[in-house]
Amino acid sequence: MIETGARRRAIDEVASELFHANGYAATSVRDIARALDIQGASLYAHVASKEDVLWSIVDRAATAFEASAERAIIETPDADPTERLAALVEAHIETITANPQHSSVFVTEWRHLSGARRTTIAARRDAYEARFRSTIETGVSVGAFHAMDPAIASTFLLTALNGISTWYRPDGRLSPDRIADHYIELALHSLSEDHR
Amino acid sequence: MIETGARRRAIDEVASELFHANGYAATSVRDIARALDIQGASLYAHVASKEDVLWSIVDRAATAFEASAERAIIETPDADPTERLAALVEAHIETITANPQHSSVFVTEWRHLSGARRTTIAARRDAYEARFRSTIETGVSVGAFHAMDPAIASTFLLTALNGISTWYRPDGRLSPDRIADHYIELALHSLSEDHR
DNA sequence: CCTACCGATCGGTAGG
DNA sequence: CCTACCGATCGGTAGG
Repeated sequence: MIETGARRRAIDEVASELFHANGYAATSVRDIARALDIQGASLYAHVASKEDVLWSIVDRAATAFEASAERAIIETPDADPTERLAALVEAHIETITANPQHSSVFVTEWRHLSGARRTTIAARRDAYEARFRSTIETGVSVGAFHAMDPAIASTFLLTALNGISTWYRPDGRLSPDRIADHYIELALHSLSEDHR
Repeated sequence: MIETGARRRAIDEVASELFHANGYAATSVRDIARALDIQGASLYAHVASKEDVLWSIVDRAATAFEASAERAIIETPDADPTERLAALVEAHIETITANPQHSSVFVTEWRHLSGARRTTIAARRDAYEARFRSTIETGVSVGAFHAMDPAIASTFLLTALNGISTWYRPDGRLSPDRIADHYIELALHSLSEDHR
């Protein structure tokens, strides 16, 4: 049974901020507790372990990425590869900017998970990347994108996109929409056979 | 006085492998010592602190990136923006693949430095990125690259390039040269006004 | 480079 | 959610 009370959610919020700022390993259980104005040991009334906190953040972020990619695909049912890729890039950036802390923890701290959790997340990341890769493959085969290695191209693209979670600030120069505009243009240019 | 003996270099080598694999904060001084078959306390015959080990790795990696970019620029004295950017991308990828452990520690663990060291590295990273950014700016102004935000474009590009340090394996499918070929093509396509 | 040791802090438990 | 506490481990020092 996963606790879902307000306090449990607050733990994820402050923990994701601390993990984002300093990393999972450099954040102690007492750091999290202090941010909530409770004792370190009191945290264990809500969670079974420090790793459980990481897991709930990573699992939730993974679900957010999956759901928004799913939505993007459903909402563009007969899109060509160019439109489909633009929709995936836009969805990815929306997810990141909607919650950069959760996203950056998902992107950079999941390796601190152990055992089955780590394996599961690795598989879900692969499946997520496969959506980008197969869209690129299709685009290459129909001549919308130039000849390239789709695995390399999707890695190139996704690492650039994920980088946003590390530098994005809500009070920064560019709004999420403007960032998405620029990144979609760069992404499509990088792949397209012959633009305009 | 910085010690530069063989043992000191061996410390950096095993430490960069461990920091690369598990992160700085999750690596203990005794982990490093164990990999060298010595006692934890014996490490302090060679280094003054754990952070000094991180610093020497990060400082050396930063110098390697700076030197290879410098070399790329000197070797292409009258390059146009497209050629200059290709040279910078190639140099960056060469530096990463020549030593992915050092590079990934530089890219992902520098935030664990404290005080002046952290400030210095942040400034050196900014100066390094400025080379990419100003090359892009020039390219836009002479019409070689399409209209874009050069700051966003250089961030897009450098995060994609730095990502290589996290996934590259010497025994992987693609050689450093092939990776560089693909990335240069993707990078130039993403920026160019009108290719071929 | 070793043994012996330091105080501080770690994640976590017991019992209320 | 608290107090009190656990063994393990942390980075680091002293003295050889």
